[in-house]
Amino acid sequence: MTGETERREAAEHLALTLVGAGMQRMGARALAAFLFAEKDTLTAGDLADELGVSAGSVSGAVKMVAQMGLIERIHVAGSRREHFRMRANAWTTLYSRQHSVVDDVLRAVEKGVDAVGPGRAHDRLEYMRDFYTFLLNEAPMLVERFERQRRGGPRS
Amino acid sequence: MTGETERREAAEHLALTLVGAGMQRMGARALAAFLFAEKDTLTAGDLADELGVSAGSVSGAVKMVAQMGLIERIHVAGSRREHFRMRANAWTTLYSRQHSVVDDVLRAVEKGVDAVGPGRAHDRLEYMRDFYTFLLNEAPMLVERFERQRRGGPRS
DNA sequence: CCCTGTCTTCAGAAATTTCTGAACGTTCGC
DNA sequence: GCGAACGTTCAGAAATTTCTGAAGACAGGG
Repeated sequence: MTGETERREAAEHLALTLVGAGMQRMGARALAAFLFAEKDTLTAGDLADELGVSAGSVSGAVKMVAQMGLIERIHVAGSRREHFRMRANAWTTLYSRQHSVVDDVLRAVEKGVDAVGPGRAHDRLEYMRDFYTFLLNEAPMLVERFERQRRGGPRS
Repeated sequence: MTGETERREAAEHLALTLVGAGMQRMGARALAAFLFAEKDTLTAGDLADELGVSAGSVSGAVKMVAQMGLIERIHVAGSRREHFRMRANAWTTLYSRQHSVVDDVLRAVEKGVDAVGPGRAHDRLEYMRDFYTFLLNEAPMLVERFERQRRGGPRS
């Protein structure tokens, strides 16, 4: 149940799904490559081989994914190659990141609340503001709860 | 503090932010138009005027936003025009919808867990699966909590 | 029934995003 | 230092998304 082909298909499928969730295509493919790799670290060359793309594309993808905090650069002394490793907290980071987008929306909404006088629009905007404020408060607690729960009782 | 220009600017800015959050441009602009409108319902013509775009664009945008469950069609008897109204629970709906994307990701991950044998990749995939499973379970509770809290004590 | 106003669809234009390949830097081994 | 291996950047090509305008469908009034 571990044909190389099947593994790659699963990786590509996950990458495509992440694209559907809003990630850039190449970044998603790179991330999936890390996720599905048996090795702990990959070089840019490994990625180019695995994904079948140019060095330039790999460079761009890695830059983005690293900037998102999902992978980290590992400088190996005495090697010209630069290694990358997926960070342990990549998924919670990704989730938090989505909530920085929520924060942007919230700011825009607050601007809207200030811009309109009393009326229906004002009420709608306040409701939206309250919901997004709520989300923004709760999200970190969610993540924390997951981590505690996982440490505490990783049964099943 | 309610110049018409200022109102439109705020609406456009919010629309742009929603685009940054992954929404289609025209859909976001339409949604913002509803949010900022003083009227309770808008017709396609109203939207075309407000946004300065063609009827075709409005049709496409409205179709998408309606399909997302954010607005609803109101058929007015004895009128050729079709009215639309923003649904009260639009924001919680939008949030839940984002979590259907999470569900897609989860499925893809599970496929991955099945596709790889024991090893690092398998461990990583399991971790990811657990986190997304957790999120998917918690999200509905979050929304429910917000709604209860708002009903219960809408102070401040 | 036809006419008119309204909405939808769709082919193609325009804009935007994404990828590549080649030129340029950088760093290590010698 | 020099040469070779890697990595990065960037202009342009390719692919994708988005918008428009025109043609057609549909409903109601006359």
